Amino acid sequence: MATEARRPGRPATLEDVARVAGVSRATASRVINGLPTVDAALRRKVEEAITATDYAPNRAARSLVTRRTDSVALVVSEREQRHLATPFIGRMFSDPHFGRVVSGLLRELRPAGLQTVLMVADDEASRAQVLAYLRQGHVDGVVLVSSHPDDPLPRMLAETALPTVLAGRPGRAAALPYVEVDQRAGARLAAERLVAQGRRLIGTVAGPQDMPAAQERLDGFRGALAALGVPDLPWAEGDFTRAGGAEAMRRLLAGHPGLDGVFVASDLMGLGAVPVLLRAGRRVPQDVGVVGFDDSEAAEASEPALTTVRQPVEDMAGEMARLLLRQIREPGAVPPSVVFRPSLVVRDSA
Amino acid sequence: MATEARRPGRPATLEDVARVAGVSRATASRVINGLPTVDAALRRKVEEAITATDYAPNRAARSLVTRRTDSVALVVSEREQRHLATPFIGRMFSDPHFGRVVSGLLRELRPAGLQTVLMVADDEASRAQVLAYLRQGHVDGVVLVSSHPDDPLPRMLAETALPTVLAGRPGRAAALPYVEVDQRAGARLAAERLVAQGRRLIGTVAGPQDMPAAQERLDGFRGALAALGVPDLPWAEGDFTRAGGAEAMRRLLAGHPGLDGVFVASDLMGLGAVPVLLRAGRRVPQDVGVVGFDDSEAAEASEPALTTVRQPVEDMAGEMARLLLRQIREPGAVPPSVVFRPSLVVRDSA
DNA sequence: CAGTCTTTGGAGAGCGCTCTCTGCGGTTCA
DNA sequence: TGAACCGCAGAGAGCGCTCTCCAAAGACTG
Repeated sequence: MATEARRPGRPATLEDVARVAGVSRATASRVINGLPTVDAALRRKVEEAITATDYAPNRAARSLVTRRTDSVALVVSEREQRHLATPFIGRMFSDPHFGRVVSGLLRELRPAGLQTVLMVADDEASRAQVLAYLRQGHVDGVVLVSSHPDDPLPRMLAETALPTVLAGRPGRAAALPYVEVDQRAGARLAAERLVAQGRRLIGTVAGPQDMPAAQERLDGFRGALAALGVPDLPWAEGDFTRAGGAEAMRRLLAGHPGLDGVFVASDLMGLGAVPVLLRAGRRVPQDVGVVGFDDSEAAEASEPALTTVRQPVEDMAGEMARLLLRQIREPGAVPPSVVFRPSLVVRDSA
Repeated sequence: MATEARRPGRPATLEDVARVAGVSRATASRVINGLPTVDAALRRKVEEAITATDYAPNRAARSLVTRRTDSVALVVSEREQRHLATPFIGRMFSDPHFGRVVSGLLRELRPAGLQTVLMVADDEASRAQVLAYLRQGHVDGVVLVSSHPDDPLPRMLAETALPTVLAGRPGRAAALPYVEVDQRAGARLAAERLVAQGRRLIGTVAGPQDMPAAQERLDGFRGALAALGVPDLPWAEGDFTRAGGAEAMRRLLAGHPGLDGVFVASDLMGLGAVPVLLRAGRRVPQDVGVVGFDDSEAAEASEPALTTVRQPVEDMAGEMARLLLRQIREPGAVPPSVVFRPSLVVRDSA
């Protein structure tokens, strides 16, 4: 009935909805926010008016009064990389692992009506900027993905009392919940596999030993071997890149030409390590068995395909989202961290 | 002098700044927004007050009156994937290419003070939801990354008149600027390389022929070969995945066992194609030369490493950001699309 | 039937900001 | 000397929403 529904060119406001429905703004607001104290007939009228006017709430206005924003920040924290020739944002973005995290997060956040804002902290200035933004209350919560163990952000975020969840245990302890996979258990799976195949001189291409996850993988692997009665484990450190894996494998092989098994602490490093073995005349898996970690694309891309320890990345990211939602809904509550159980994916390399 | 600076627990407001500086709210606002009509002395006072109170503008309040949001949406549009066992958000996120796009975008958007909101449209419902969100004016602009040629989103976005930039030419024409690489020129580089090496029976592992980019690569390659006097080009279609590349390579090789060169329309497919050749007893590059496309991680991961056509993904993403900024700053202006020139990266496979 | 309680709807303040309008003091020009 | 103008600062409206407070109307009790 064209009650002069709304001004031209602008989206409908709550005022418009109320006028069309013939109620007050307050009542329209109640309907929109699902408050129970509205008569059924009026509720229907308002709902029709909403459809008629194609109304959607203005988030800025709502946010101004509720101090909620219905959005969370996904903060990617990387070590400064000034020295690199390419001045682009660090390697995490080009890591498929990151994409899987995003995917798992969105899957939970989207149905909850939360938008995800992407932020990067890769030097002192950007860290300060990100922190200022977060402190100012522009988001309801933070998911922090940090790639370096000496990152000060976890502690700084803990001080802000903003709901926060970390991807992986932080390098320096912080009073924030995190989600990770049981690294030691994963390493144990790898050890058991290699030993069950009768291998006895087993090496490790470990990750950077300043990262907790890398430490635990190495430590867990050695512990498991010892428990299985296989002593004296040689290892070499890589940097979680393909090239680094190849380099570490070369060193390992040079020192222990007779090895018949290798645990590589990431599939990407495995992608570098396997060709080194092949070029040195070792057949995989006949002469040397290789077990990776992550179950990433790289594991399937490897030739032969890597037997590997799987971490359920998307599920873990989903859990992070749920932990964050809980903190947002129950302010003050700090849910416990969650540790996922890894599994072994058997392919061709061991 | 502790002028009762601000209420406890809440961030400082413009009011607080004005009070501390001893000016009106309007003047403080002028300083913050860089208007020139402020006396230097007052300006300094206000700036000191800003530092003293640790003030940062409330975006919601600002956005409410300016109708700007200082944020843009990065919309990822994927074909519905209900049939997949894993109910997770599609493959684009786990594609390193996507990460490089994000990296290039943020590099431009961050200094411009724009936040980036990540959104996914992967079925009818989410598409409607995303569109409603965008229409409601929650962002100042949109970067659309679409993976399927029959995507209706470009046209729908064009109708909203919201500043928009597309990653790659849309399947169905739309009046929106896009950024892409000159696919034909890239294919020509590949053709020239293979022919220069004396290869004469050259096949193509093409991409999905319903995608414009894939069509143009195939078309450009055949055209270039024809121009070089190398006729009769066999080709097989893959789906831009590693497995698809392997499968297409098998078919190609079965039909043309004597081929001595292959143009693979993406590095990822190359990663699948090369092992097929090797297992069939062909040496790469001695017996068969292989040229890929993209210069992605996969090219380096391949064994031997792929000679490939490089597209400057990060630079292209940066250009997208700049085109978007221009539209935001000059409403109504629709800048022309930008086509980048590819280059050839010579490695070991050809 | 008066008095009390419960449900429901409306009025209106106020979130923090921008921006137009107004006004003041000083300069320039006829 | 008066008018016109300019640079600069303040007053105040209003962006769209939520939410508290209050009033009206009905339901129930003594």
